[in-house]
Amino acid sequence: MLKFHNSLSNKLEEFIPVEDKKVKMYVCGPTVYDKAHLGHARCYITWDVLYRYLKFLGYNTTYCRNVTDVDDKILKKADMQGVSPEDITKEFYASFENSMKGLNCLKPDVEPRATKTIGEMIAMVKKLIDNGFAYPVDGDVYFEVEKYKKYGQLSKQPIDDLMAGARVDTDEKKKSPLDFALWKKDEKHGYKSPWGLGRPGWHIECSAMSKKFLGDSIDIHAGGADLTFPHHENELAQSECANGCKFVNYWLHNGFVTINKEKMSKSLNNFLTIDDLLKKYDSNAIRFFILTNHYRMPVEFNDEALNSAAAGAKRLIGAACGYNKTDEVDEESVNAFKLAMDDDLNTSKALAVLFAVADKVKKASDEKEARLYASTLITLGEVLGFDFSLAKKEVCESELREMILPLYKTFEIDENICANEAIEKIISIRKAARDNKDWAKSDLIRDEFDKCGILLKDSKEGTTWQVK
RNA sequence: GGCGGCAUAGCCAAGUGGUAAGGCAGGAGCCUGCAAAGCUUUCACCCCCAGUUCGAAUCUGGGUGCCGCCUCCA
Repeated sequence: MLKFHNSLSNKLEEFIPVEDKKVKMYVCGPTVYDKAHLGHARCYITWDVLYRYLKFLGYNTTYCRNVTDVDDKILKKADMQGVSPEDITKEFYASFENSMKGLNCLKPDVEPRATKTIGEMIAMVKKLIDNGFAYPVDGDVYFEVEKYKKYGQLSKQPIDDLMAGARVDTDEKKKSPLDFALWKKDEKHGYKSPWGLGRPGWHIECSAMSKKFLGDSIDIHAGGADLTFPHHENELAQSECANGCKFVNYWLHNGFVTINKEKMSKSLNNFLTIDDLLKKYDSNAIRFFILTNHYRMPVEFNDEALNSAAAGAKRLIGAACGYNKTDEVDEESVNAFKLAMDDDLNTSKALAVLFAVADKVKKASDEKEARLYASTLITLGEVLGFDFSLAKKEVCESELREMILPLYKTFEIDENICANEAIEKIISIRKAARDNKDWAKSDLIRDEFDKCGILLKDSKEGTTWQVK
């Protein structure tokens, strides 16, 4: 039985979708004004795994992840650099997409852009005014928190406490300091609206995009724990007051990545970008690192942890090397995997199941059995988003040739011979040396390969090689 | 101040009442000319104190330490 920890009830709940076998999930996407970092990686890997798992279970899943491309930070950056907001969002959306691809995250079914959903946002704000939950002032429109008695239900913040703790707001236009902007006056970058030129508040963007692409009531709304308040609290208030029905059944929140025990974030300027990490580690290593922890727990980043994850991932993925995915899987392993994942996505336990399967591949009594377990390993590993093609680390001819170019000269190999053959040829030269017990020469050749990024593996059956 | 979370081996981490999954590193061994890779094997009584119980890492109370949210943030 699939269960999730619902932030709304703060309890583990059985997952029952609104429509049988159909799931609508929404994840708060990036504000595209800067490069994505490891914290984002954690969030999007976590929900990518949820998406993959729901599909694996046979749910017809619609995954919607927005792109926030109207925002103060974007405008500020654009103004500072003297370029248009579109220049900024175009650059960083491309960068984000690239990072997601690098992490082997599946593309969501829908990736709406805030700028393309302005009409729906205006309609929603209008509706909130009509329903008596919002009021316009001087080109702005605010949501009146007092009017919605359940406000604070998600973040578990009693309204009175919020009120008491609220900062003294210099904005005299608001009726209460807790009221938040649905629409902000903006004569420079604004859009036409019934209240004059302006732009939407951040919260209404998600409410409107979720409504437009998934409907008034959805199954899952997920995001980083820092979005719980005020973002999700406000979305919840707006959507329920505008639509008059339950907005989200399951609210899921992932924990943070910390570095030196502090939350990794742009404002603390202690972040590592996904791009930079991918230069040093492959996507499997990063995923393994993220997935060894339960998604709601904090993850402390350090190089040792990531190196250890890289070693683990390499061994796990490597166990399926040389095998393919088939339709046949070991049901017992699949059930153990499901048992782990059903329990609020216990990926740590799921990884232990994968290691057990990897072990069975090695200990299989015959080829057929090995194939079955390897196929199981790949099937389940892919549910966690591992990329098994990385096990072989295949490089194309031209790339390989480029790598071993120095060896052609050293060993006087004919330039017309392809890289694979050239390698085999050099290995046979080495074998001859080894047969003659010329260990110095043998070791020299091994070192030459090593310098070119090629690892030689000696065994009883002979010498094989692989790209490091 | 309000709200929420965490504390398990050298490191990462699962486990929420029945005697500690898994990964990394380390040790030992196999293999090897030597290595590397691979394989086999080994490695903890769970922050402290008190309580409940036949039995607690797991429940209750009290400490101590750490983190997050309450402002933009995944």
